[in-house]
Amino acid sequence: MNYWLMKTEPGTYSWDDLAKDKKTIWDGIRNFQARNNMKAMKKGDLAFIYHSNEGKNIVGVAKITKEHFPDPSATDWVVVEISPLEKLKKSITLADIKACKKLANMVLVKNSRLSVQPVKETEFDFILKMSQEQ
DNA sequence: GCCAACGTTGGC
DNA sequence: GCCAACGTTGGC
Repeated sequence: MNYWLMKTEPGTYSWDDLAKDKKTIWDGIRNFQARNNMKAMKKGDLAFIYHSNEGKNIVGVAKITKEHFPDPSATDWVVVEISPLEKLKKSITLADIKACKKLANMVLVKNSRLSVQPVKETEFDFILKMSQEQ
């Protein structure tokens, strides 16, 4: 099982939109590294949903429900299908992550522009734990 | 709104 | 194949 983080601008498509839709096609990715990461996703993998620009926080966990297939509106690019799994009790902000030494090596910190990125299991678990604290 | 960091494009 | 110029992302 692998873990991921996918960014979205809440003004365009937010966690709430995903929760309402029940499932969605993650399209519009036009970056080779991000595309490669989507191609590496397996059904059942989990992904944090991160709000960029507004919020700058991880708000929920989604599940990969369909592995990559060609983007119907763009040849050479791919999409995956995801469904919302759970909303974090407490969202974890970028500042929270930067303030935590254990998370200092996250791609989110090191390569802030990558829109689909891998997350280590230890990082994933740690963030989940943080989100359950009050 | 600014700008640093990064990716892509295209001239040579 | 290098690198300057340009466009985009996203934190601040």
